[in-house]
Amino acid sequence: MPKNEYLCDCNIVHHEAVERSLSAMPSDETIRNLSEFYKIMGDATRCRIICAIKENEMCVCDICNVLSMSKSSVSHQLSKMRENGIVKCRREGKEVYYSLDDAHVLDILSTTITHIDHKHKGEANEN
Amino acid sequence: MPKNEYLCDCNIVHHEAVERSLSAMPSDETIRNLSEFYKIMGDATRCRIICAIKENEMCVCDICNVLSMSKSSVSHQLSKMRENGIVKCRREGKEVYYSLDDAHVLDILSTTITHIDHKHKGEANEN
DNA sequence: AAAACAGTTGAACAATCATTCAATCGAAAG
DNA sequence: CTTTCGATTGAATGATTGTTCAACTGTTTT
Repeated sequence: MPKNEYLCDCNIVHHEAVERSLSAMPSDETIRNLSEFYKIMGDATRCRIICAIKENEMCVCDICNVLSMSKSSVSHQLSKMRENGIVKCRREGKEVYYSLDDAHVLDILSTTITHIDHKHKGEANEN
Repeated sequence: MPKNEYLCDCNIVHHEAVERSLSAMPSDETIRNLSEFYKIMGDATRCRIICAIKENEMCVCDICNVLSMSKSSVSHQLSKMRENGIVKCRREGKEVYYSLDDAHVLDILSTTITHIDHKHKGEANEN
């Protein structure tokens, strides 16, 4: 009998826990979409862009001035977020206006901010 | 690298929009905590670990077997998540059991999975 | 004591990534 | 048509990061 039926460098300690965890594990596609979404959100510049346009659409130059960053850098990040369905854009003359692609993004953002603030506020009084 | 006093490399197009956006922008600390949280979540291995232990605590060897990964790699990621207050651990004999540090992590995760699934529903094959 | 086991850690390597620079595109104005 | 301005894009670069390897700590067992 092999060390165990899975591929790793150690023995299974609790078979039941492993089986239960495996059967509850989301699909590879869900994990991929999930981590990809968080990865895009996991950058201060992109978070600031999202916060900048979360209420009203903005053109690229205005976003640059809000963040004090170059057009090129902001445009690269906007492009990445657009590819991942986080923002959408609309051209009007020479300007391109960006806004959140989906209300869900703002929903997740707000939820996270609430929890983050709560967590860091509570740290001072715990332990 | 030039440390800048300039705002950005382009003109403000809409002063009103820029001012409104600036006044609604979260603090640097909030942005930092926010992007840091998403950055930690933004990795497939760490998402899988979180999903593995989200219901019940697990020891490192069991997590390795669920993910089919080495102890070293899993331990490195667990360490990083522990530093960022996403998981906590408890030693019992030779084994160390990991679980989510806070219920809010699971809350955000569930919300995001719901939105992700909803967003990707209907998109058949994209490879 | 020594061996065995669960887990951690630091260095090294490859891969990924954000920003800069320069060139380019698209639309409007001269 | 040419210029100007907002915006995009590709290459280059420096920084960050995930995994592997090897050595290590702490605990239990023999």
